[in-house]
Amino acid sequence: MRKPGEPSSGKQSSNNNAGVKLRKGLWSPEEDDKLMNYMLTNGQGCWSDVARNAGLQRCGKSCRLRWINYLRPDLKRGAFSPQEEELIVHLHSLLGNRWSQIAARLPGRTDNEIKNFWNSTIKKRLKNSSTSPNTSDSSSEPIRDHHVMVGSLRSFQEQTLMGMYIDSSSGSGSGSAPSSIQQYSMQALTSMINDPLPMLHEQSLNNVSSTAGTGPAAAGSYFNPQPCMAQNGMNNGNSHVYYQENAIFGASIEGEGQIFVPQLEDTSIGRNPNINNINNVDERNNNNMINLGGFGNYSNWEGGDELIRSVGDQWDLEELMKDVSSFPFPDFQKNNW
DNA sequence: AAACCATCCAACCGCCAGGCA
DNA sequence: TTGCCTGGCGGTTGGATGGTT
Repeated sequence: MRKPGEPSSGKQSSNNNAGVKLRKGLWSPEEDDKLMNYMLTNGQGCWSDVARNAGLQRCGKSCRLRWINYLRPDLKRGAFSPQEEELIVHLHSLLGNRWSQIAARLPGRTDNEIKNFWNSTIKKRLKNSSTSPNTSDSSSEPIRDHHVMVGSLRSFQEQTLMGMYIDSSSGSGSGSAPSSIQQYSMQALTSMINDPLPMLHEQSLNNVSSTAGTGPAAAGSYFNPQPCMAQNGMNNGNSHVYYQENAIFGASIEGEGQIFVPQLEDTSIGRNPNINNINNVDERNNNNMINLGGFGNYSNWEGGDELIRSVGDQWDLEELMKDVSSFPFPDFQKNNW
């Protein structure tokens, strides 16, 4: 571990405007106290000002990082719970290495923490499992370790767009996959893109191991078959996606479910910690309820590639995914993980 | 007890985007 | 329009720590 005040490399940065040598390396308790006291008293301003006014010989960037990753009062300490772990795996399967987006949905956790956790624990697990026999072809073998399975799922575009089909006309679940992009309405796809994160519902979190059926217990934690949108969801009647859980989790459960999309934690830092404005809900996204289903065996669905190409031609999915930060995240803080 | 090894995780680095003059 | 500054993000580093030999 780096020693307090020592540079991590040969380079020693200097203050850009005062000519004062800036400290690097681990933070001392005294520095922590200064920063903590300043932030609690004044809240966040310009981080450069924070560093200066708090009497810290640190760059603003360093102060920001220290506050976010260590000093912030609402940080949760300790090991990740199995539920959190599942959530991370699931979100990573959707978002990739967008750690800040993932962290925004894990109250009290930082992107750095999640990133470290992923790189140490989960990645290792995935690696170990990928080298074992019978797991090389995820599309042909039932996957027993849902962590491995979810983590090895394809990108958001593939797993979400390829795996979904949308009945945009009736709002009821027909069962056949579309043959072309024409069967996807713009509205439905937009809803899906605006709201691509099926999330753990509190109830399903508490029932991870009690999922009825023959599939892995984790199946129920991601796709709770019970309606769970009542508290915040409104079916707009236009966007319905149906899922077949066995395609995702190796379970035999099949049905129509509703996806719960938690509200994002407001990760804006530096505001006065006494001010709680965490529950910023984007009303627009609350109006998008997607029934997930018919993920089906998308590896055999020839329309999938066409869909991806078509969507890619029309919309910049990466651009749209930037809006992930506005996803709703209701009652998430109530979960006492 | 000592050496070695693997893992963890705090912190840094570089890049990028947005705001502003 | 351009350049600078700042905040934010993801990738990476390397010292500390704990386990094993």
